[in-house]
Amino acid sequence: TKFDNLGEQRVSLLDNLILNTHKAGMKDLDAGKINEIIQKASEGSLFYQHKQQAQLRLDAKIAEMKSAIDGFTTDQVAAAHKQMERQRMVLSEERDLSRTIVHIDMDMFYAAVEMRDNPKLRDVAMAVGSMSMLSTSNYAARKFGVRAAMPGFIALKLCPELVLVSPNFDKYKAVSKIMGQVLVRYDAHYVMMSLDEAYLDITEHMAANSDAYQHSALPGDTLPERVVAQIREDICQATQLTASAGIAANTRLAKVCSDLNKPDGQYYLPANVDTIMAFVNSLSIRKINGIGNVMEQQLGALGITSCGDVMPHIGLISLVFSEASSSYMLNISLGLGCTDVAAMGAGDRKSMSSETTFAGTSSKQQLFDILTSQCQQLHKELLQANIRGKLITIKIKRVDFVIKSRSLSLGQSTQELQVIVSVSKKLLCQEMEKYSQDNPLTLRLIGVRMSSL
DNA sequence: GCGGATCAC
DNA sequence: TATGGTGATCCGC
Repeated sequence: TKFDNLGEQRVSLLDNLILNTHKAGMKDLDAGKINEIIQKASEGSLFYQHKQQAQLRLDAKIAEMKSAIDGFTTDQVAAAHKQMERQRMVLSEERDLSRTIVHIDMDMFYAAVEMRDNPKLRDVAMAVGSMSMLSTSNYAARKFGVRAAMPGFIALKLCPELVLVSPNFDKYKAVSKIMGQVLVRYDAHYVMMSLDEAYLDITEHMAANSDAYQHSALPGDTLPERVVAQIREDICQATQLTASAGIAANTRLAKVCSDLNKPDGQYYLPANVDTIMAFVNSLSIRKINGIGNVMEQQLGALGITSCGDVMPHIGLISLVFSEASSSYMLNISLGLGCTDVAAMGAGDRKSMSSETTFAGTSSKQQLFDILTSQCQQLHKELLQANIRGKLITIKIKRVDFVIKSRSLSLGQSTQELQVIVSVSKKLLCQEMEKYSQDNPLTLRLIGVRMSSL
């Protein structure tokens, strides 16, 4: 509309004004500017409306939580606090500082691979993904606020010269495999958490090879630092890509540390209780794996933003959250984490699924076709992995972004296409029946999952 | 056991 | 024009 165009015009004038105040060559946007552009591109969309609804529900939940807190007596809180203090003592005494755990994280992985293989991409702002969704971006693009998990069309508003590259997963898998070939030399039980992240335990490697690192020219004053510098060097030699690393006494801390000197850097947190506690106390809880946007807001409402804030509030936490969550928070506040890398990769798969997003439609025929094709995809992968399952679940996302799932448990496990298709169709039909011709079920995503494998 | 929510990557 | 796909876990009911 005309108004929209005027809006765009205004933004771009303001934009130039801000740019002119910067030094020549400085084109990056400030946070407020970035938010304004994202806001403008989002507001009014069904996606944004759904997100706002979710935020309202969360706000209500937090308000409820606060009023529950007002209902607790100081005696109740004090008693809960004492109880948690006892658990803390037990956990604290079990602390294991004997292992040296490393978390390796490739820098802007997909983007780095594309830049490596195409020199034209090296000096420009670029991102890997599509107009709908970005997987990652390079640092030139990040200056403009272009980030992973951002839709490409919004990224282009932030950075009009952004180059979008489609992902080449086969290539990334090949690089990941090479990365594994390096890591296995340092720990035969290393575990890949994704294509670009891995944990390893270098305790044994250090014990067996300490002499070899004694006079090495590698950077780093300590043995762990030298070993990890060597690992990153090996990865760089093998892949032409840089990696960052964290070194600590457990996986939780190693993961946090790998983020501190990114890109192409490493951080060593010595295995010493005082050092660890000082580190953890000033650490933002949001940096901890498992604390996301929602938990951050809930904890924020209790006045908790750093891991050091946890213990003083642990009584309240135990009264407000589940036992599992309270125990988890206790572990976080102590800087405890998994010290058995091999155990992290040990578990069997628990589900397999296939889902896809498409232009919203309420045509039964179209929806059935999409569902059938997802069933075929799932069936194919079940065959490949030689897996059967008893529980079939369909997942649907309406055009208003509301997600629902419906499942049916079978008498016996199966991998047959016929069964998967008929069951999932039945589940979808049952859902369609809840809607009228006037207001039909209109979807933007359909998925099928097999579990109870 | 089911469905919704949350989280990581 | 346009906001992903896969897998895991937890919680309330």
